[in-house]
Amino acid sequence: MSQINIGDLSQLTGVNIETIRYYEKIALMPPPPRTQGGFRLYGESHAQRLRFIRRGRDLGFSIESIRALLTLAERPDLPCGDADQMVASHLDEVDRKIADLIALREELRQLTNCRGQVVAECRIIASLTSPAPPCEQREGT
Amino acid sequence: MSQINIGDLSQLTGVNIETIRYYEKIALMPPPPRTQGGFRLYGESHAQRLRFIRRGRDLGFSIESIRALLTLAERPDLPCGDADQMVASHLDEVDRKIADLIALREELRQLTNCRGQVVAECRIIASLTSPAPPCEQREGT
DNA sequence: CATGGACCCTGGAGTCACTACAGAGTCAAC
DNA sequence: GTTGACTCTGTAGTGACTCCAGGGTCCATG
Repeated sequence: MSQINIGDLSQLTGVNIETIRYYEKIALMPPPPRTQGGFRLYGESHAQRLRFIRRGRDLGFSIESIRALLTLAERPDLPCGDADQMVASHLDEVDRKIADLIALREELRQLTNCRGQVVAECRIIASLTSPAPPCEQREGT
Repeated sequence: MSQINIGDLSQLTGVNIETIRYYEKIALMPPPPRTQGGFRLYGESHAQRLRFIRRGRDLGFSIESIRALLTLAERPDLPCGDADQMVASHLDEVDRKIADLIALREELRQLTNCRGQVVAECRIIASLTSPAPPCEQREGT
């Protein structure tokens, strides 16, 4: 049944060996059978599960979300509203992060091309010292 | 000279008390003088430095970057190319993160409104099981 | 059959930037 | 002097890994 060891599984799935062992430790992956010498032996079902986890992580889901999704995936008879909900709320979070980062980018852009020569007249340092209005006025405190 | 204790400094700067003590532990903030009973006493310079740190963190700089920026800020005679460089490379990083998140958002959007009724026909679960092409074809591996 | 080298094992510590907690002490108002 | 809000130290926990030391296993060669 094409048993492979942890190194091959790592290659196959793109998940670090240490990470695979970590997933086993936190019971996200089931403990596989072992050789007499104690080497882990994985089969196709392990590879599938690990790819599921990997894909979930790539999509930015937390370990606990993935745990929940895995539980769902194992019960094909259940309604999938839960999964839908999780994706929706994760999407909201991603939306928020993007908005935050775009605002941040604007602030950083206004700091680039500091035209001072030395720190004393440096816009960056000044702006860190107090969150100065960059070009147009902002409302005062 | 308006010495304040850690709670007031926290209020003034919006930095958590525990975080202020943490910054002292990692030598990002200097150890302040104390009362006879051992309470920390802060002055205006501490508040300024802490605001600098806070602002840097808000802008997404790492502690170590802030440490470097603080060192720079203390040497007003030095050229500020270093600060410029740090902002530029941080900006690159933020750009990359935004691009990543936008790609992620697209993937998540295609998962929402799963039209299956149960997990067995759920698009979300299917897509986690294999990174299926959503609508148009993708290049195969 | 011995050996060498690639692979694997465990347990623990380190990462980043905090946050939470226990158990004790201090300060200021009443 | 008593109350209660505040502060102190030191330690451990968070998430999701990553790295390491010190040892053991596997198997293709000679």
